[in-house]
Amino acid sequence: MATQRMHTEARREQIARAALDLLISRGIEEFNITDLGESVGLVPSAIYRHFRGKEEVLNAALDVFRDKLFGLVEVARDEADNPLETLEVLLSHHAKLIAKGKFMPHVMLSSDMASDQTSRRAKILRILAGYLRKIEAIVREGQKEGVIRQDADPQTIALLFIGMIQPAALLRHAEGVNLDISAHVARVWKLFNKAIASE
Amino acid sequence: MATQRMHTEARREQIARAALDLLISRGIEEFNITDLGESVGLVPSAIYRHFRGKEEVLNAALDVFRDKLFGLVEVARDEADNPLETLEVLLSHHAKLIAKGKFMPHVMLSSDMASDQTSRRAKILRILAGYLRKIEAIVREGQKEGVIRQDADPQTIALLFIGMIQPAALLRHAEGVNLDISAHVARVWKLFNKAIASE
DNA sequence: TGTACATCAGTGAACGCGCGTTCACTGATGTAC
DNA sequence: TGTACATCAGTGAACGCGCGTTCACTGATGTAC
Repeated sequence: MATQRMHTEARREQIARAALDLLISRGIEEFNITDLGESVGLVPSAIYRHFRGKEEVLNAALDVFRDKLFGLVEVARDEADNPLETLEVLLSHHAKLIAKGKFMPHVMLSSDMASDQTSRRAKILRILAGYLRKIEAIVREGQKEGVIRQDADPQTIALLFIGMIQPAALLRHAEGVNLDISAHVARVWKLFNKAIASE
Repeated sequence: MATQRMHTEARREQIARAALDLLISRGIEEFNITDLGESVGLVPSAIYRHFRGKEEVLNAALDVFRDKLFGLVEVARDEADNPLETLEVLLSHHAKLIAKGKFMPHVMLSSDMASDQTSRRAKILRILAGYLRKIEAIVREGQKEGVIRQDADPQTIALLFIGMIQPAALLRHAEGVNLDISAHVARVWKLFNKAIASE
């Protein structure tokens, strides 16, 4: 018994976080129970003390992902003075996480993560749809307050908001593409702002 | 021998196309040689008459994908009168393919497809980077001709261009999200146009 | 404070399924004469 | 035009590896007295 015992609730959380990290850094194709165990200092079979199976681990990892993602929105709201600024702050928080190599690149971008188990696919889409709705809500507030143009559809704006980061996150490490995420985000925000701000 | 014989070049192409279809409709996690064989009326082992292995099949499928993607750009150039219009046409062609359920949703969005074999990952990124560069070239022409603002970075614009479609393609089938791709594309183009067109 | 027992996290061997791949074969197609 | 032979696409059985999962076990931790 090389490994220190832990209470199952604490271990569950540790495993779920580690699972999310693995998903993010390597993608689901390479995700396996052996490596997951290793990343928390456990033998593969020990995972089954805390989860019924692989699918339940992935489910828990997605919960962690959702909490992080939604938490980001709350932070941005707190830090900004008006809805337009909230979007700007949210964008830069994303940028920071992506630059760190953490977060969405794989999970958020990939619907592949979802392709086999239908319920997993549905869960990812539900999370992303929830995120989209939160952004829409910010947009609506901005329209009410008059800082965002009122002749544009909130959902369209929210989708474009996500589109400011997604392709950059995907392509930042392609050969021949030299991409400093935070610099990109600063530039693209200017364009986005021009598109959606009231005159 | 239930199946009609074909010459290997023709069969290779048929298999590569079928592989791309499977990747698009189900994602790589569910992609397997048995189903691929079935989709072209062959027994699994017959695939090995035409390809050295699974990885080579995926490679060929990516070639098909690249040709389709790059071909789209040529078509758009032919149909449009100026660079700004080229982008608009390109956008709507994408929308049509996505709406049909064909094309990018999985492959283009997912870097997961690439996660295990490093060479595969590199290949996908190379294709997407090539696509990005083609869009950048259109943007530069637009800037030269004066239809696109000259104080914006072509790469940034190109990334945002891709961002008009990617999130929508991903989210169009999430529960609670009602998304008509071609309507979305028409709306988002107006925003994008406002952001990048010269005054 | 110490002892006895129950609980429970962690171990390692073993199992079995899925799936990519191999191989000896069959018989259709193409070619040489 | 027909015959003989070489080529080669397709078959199906079998193999083996990876990996998720099970299970009997161990011994640390917590609790009752």
